Amino acid sequence: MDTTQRTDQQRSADRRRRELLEAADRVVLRDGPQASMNAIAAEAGITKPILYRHFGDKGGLYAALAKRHTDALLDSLRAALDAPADRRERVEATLDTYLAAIEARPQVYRFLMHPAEGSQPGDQGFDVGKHSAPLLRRMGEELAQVIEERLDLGPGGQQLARVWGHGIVGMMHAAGDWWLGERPCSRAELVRSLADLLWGRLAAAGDRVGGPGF
Amino acid sequence: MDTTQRTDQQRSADRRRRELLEAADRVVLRDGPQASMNAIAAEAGITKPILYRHFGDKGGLYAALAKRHTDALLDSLRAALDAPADRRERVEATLDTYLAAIEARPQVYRFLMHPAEGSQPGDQGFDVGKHSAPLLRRMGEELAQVIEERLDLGPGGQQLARVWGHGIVGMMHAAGDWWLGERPCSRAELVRSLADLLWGRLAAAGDRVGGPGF
DNA sequence: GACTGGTGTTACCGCAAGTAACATGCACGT
DNA sequence: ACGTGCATGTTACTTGCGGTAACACCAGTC
Repeated sequence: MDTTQRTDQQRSADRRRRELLEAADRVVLRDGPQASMNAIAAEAGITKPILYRHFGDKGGLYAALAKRHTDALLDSLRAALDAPADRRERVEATLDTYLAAIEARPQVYRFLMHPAEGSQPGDQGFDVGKHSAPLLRRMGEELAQVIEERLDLGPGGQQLARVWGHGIVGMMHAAGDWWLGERPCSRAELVRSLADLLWGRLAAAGDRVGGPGF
Repeated sequence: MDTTQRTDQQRSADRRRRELLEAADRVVLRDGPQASMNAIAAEAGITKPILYRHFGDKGGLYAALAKRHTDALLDSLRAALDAPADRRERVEATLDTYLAAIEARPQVYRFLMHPAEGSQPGDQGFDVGKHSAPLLRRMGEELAQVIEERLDLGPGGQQLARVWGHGIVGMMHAAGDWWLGERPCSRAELVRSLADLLWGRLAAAGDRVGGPGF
């Protein structure tokens, strides 16, 4: 009855939506995570209510915007994870891919790492947990899956893989965040140091003379 | 001339300040990180401007409040880190201390993990980097110091220790955050899994049959 | 008794999220 | 041609929060 018509409408709506997202992207890239809805609307050449019609609320826009970048980043990470090389090289390539991404577009990265800060006024029940950005969670889950698929971890391996997935992602994130702020070394050195950590150098290191050891 | 007087005033001011912080603490514990200045003032039985006189702005209150809890947590962590046991046990004790803390008071923990979200209106230059909560940074720095003091890491050891400090803290944080939300296992299991990761089991694990390995 | 300094108040500003109500253009069925 | 839907767009508003100005009270001091 109206399939073609609705398809037309939906297509135009989708196009509009993508345009709005690109405008939002530009603003976020310029203003960081505190980009206001007004600013985004202005950048898109329209006014606020249209944004709200398309995305519901700021969280919706955030989610849509985040999904784009998160998907893109995850694709890059998957590529690094699937490269034909030995395990250590793949780990280093994955770390380097992530760090290169946050280095290239720190504003976007900063935006992604913030959850929906101001919850709704009526939000009485606070969700305990779930403080992390969705990006971190998704990366953790994906990495966990890769680990579990490819490594033989014995009994309880699935759970171990999930812990490791989230743990490694958190390590990568925190180290990258700190590195981005202080730039204490080159990216390659950072990658090497983190891989060394994952490779057990912490456990293998000798005690310092006179000290009790760590 | 006015030393005693000023001391008196300062003492009373400090007492007020502590009372206000305790009130703020209660509100944060109840409402989470989005506790409003109004709510805190109401809980303290006063009105907003007094809070602003004592703490400058919301960031100041946040910082003061965060410092209390951060100091307390860091004390616990130092104690675990200094326990008379071997390295592995100390690492596990430290992880467990942190996880127990966030498990016991998730609201406070959530509050601590959020940086000053809404920057000032006039804040044009966004600080790239420095997205992490001060708590994470401080834990990372302290752990780095402990590692560097106690472990013999050879040349470049100081930098390596800093990377590891922040990396390990990030691992702990992200895994803890995820665990707090999903509760997929007991705290002890989580601690063991993370320690295993740090102990190089990722590098040592065998490839899965038929797979390319990780 | 006037002066000072800290504590407290009410009433306001500015800004951003989110909403209502109204206007406009375009495809349809009759 | 013409009203009917419907998406798109607007202006103008409400609400709530961070932050501030201006005024009131109440010690102790010269």
